[in-house]
Amino acid sequence: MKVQDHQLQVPGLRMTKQRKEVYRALLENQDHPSASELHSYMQTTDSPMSLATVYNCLEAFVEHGAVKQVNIDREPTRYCENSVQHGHFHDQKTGKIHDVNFKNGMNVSDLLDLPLGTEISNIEITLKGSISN
Amino acid sequence: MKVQDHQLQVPGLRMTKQRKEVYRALLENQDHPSASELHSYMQTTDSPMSLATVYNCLEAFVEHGAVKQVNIDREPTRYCENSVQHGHFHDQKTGKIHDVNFKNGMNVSDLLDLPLGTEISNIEITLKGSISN
DNA sequence: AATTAGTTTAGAATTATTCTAAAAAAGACT
DNA sequence: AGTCTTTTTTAGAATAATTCTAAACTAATT
Repeated sequence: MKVQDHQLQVPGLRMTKQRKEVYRALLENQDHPSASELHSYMQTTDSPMSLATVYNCLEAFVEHGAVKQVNIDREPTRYCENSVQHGHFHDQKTGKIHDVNFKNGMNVSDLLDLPLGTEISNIEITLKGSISN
Repeated sequence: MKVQDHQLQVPGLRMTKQRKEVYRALLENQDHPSASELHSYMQTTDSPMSLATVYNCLEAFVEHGAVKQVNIDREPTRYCENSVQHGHFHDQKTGKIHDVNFKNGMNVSDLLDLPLGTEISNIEITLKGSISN
């Protein structure tokens, strides 16, 4: 999947060459990469960059809400593009991570007994298991 | 809260002195401690033990389903007793972690569009935010 | 062009966790 | 109790993801 240059925008964030290319990599290969996987990948493009920069870019994206971190146990943090609210399913057989969307109109507060006055700024839902068939 | 010795059991797991005391610490101080917090605490009891042992005990409990890990970003993993299915709310003002129970009769599959045939073995729900009032 | 502020970089530092191999404890069996 | 076997505990070393540092670079601004 190709992403046009003008789509590589994160509101409120100056898009440097490196940020653009990291963001492109995330949009084009929707694969929940870790920082170091992303770094290896960047080395194969014509924007090789340091690992620290990959971390810097990702941090900036996360701060601006454009990217979401996926933490599974103590494994390296994985990153994914975050336009739609979603959770993750970690298939233990294949190791693959699948996005799982919220059911239409559903909300965490429908599932959980939240204390009164709770204001949620971030939701992380990670399921582990397998797909039988 | 005091826990009787005979309650310090995890089905299928040999309860050594150290495992008993770590388990007791988790039951008596329901505080989502990290391994090293737990270790510091153990040093104040009459069962001081090594950090490696704390990790070993916790790993055994998690494997046997008696204890749940709570991962918040890249912070040290926290541990909590796991008799009832629940999620966690991380109050960003106070840094405290609160348990949040599932609403009666509700289930993750009510919230999320899971692929057909999905078998869930572990659910981790972590919310971040604040409580306004 | 000079100045300023923000970004990238290589490499060092940090730190939670895991590993290692030896000592200790627990359990089983006479 | 004494021996054998298996499991657990331990201190310390090793690992690895991430963050930090300070210098070099880039971009925006006067």
